[in-house]
Amino acid sequence: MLSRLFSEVLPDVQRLAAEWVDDTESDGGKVKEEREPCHLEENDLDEPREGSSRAESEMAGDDDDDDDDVDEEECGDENGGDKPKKRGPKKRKMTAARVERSKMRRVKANARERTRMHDLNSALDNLRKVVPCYSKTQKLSKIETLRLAKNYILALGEILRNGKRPDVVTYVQMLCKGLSQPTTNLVAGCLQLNTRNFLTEPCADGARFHMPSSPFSVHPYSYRCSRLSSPHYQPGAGALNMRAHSYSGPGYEAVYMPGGTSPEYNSPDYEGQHSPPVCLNGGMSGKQQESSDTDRSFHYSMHYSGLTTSRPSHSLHFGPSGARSGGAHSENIPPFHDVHLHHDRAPPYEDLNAFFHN
DNA sequence: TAGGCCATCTGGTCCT
DNA sequence: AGGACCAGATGGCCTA
Repeated sequence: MLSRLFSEVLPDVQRLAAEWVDDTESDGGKVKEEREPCHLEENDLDEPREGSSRAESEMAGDDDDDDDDVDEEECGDENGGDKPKKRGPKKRKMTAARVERSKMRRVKANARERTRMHDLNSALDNLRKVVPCYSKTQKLSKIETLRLAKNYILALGEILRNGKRPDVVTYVQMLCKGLSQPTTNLVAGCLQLNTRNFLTEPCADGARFHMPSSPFSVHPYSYRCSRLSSPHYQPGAGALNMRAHSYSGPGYEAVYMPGGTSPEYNSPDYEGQHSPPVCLNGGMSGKQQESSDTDRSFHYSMHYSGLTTSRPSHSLHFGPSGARSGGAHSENIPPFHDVHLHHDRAPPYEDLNAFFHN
């Protein structure tokens, strides 16, 4: 089984990784073309900021042409008295021409640095598109993108090693390890939403849900929309807690409580500061709120209806706070219309899935 | 208003 | 020498 796994899946994963690298590289070139040159005029031709004068004086050691000879003579003559001669490169007087050249060098260096950072950001954007949760409007921060990418790679590696599908909870835990609360909310929401799409079509046995485009199995947990008005944070009770406990308005909570048996998920790898908990609909940036109510209603009807099952031992609460047990309140829909798993981009999921469902 | 995130500038260091 | 890379500083924008 494992050999089959590696023979069938690994080439696809490698191919996708190579494609992504190619994308990144080609995009980097494109960015260079598309980059507007306006910054150059705006910034570089401005008066130099603080430090520029220092830069000019320090860079005065640069040599080149015409007026340099005169400057060196001047420096040497200053030591005519009993003062010890200074060693090292002689300080050269800043002539107007030299200042101009120094400025030009700085301008060019600034432009290169901008280009470099734009390329880096472009690569990060490409990375955002291939990690499990991608949103056009709610971009993961740079650091969170890198963390999620790392977790994603580790998770895929784990799947390949084990040769079996993890359950969705394990998968979410792997992905969200070390992520900040808002990102955890977002990723868990994405995954949960994706799960729900397939949960609407129960299997024949009624006990196990299939996820045609996900590499993990789904426990016959209870998936329900419920009003989560009471405090859900239960320290020590064992929870991957994606609750937005500080948010008082209409919002969502994604709370996983795996039977209260596992230790509390506490993001041990998260080195940075923890952002305040954020709800999945209202807590994110205003960009998310660009979505229309129509869109929200549509997605609500697509993803949040008819999802109630009966087993409460493990529950993934991911419902609008205004709806208990699956009640529909379109005003509380998280704007997931632009948040999606990247399955439609033929991610490794697809290939893995082909294996897992064979 | 504080904190997070980001873009940009800048100077230092290393490499080719 | 010039470019790439890096890290610090700074200021703007946004959100809670």
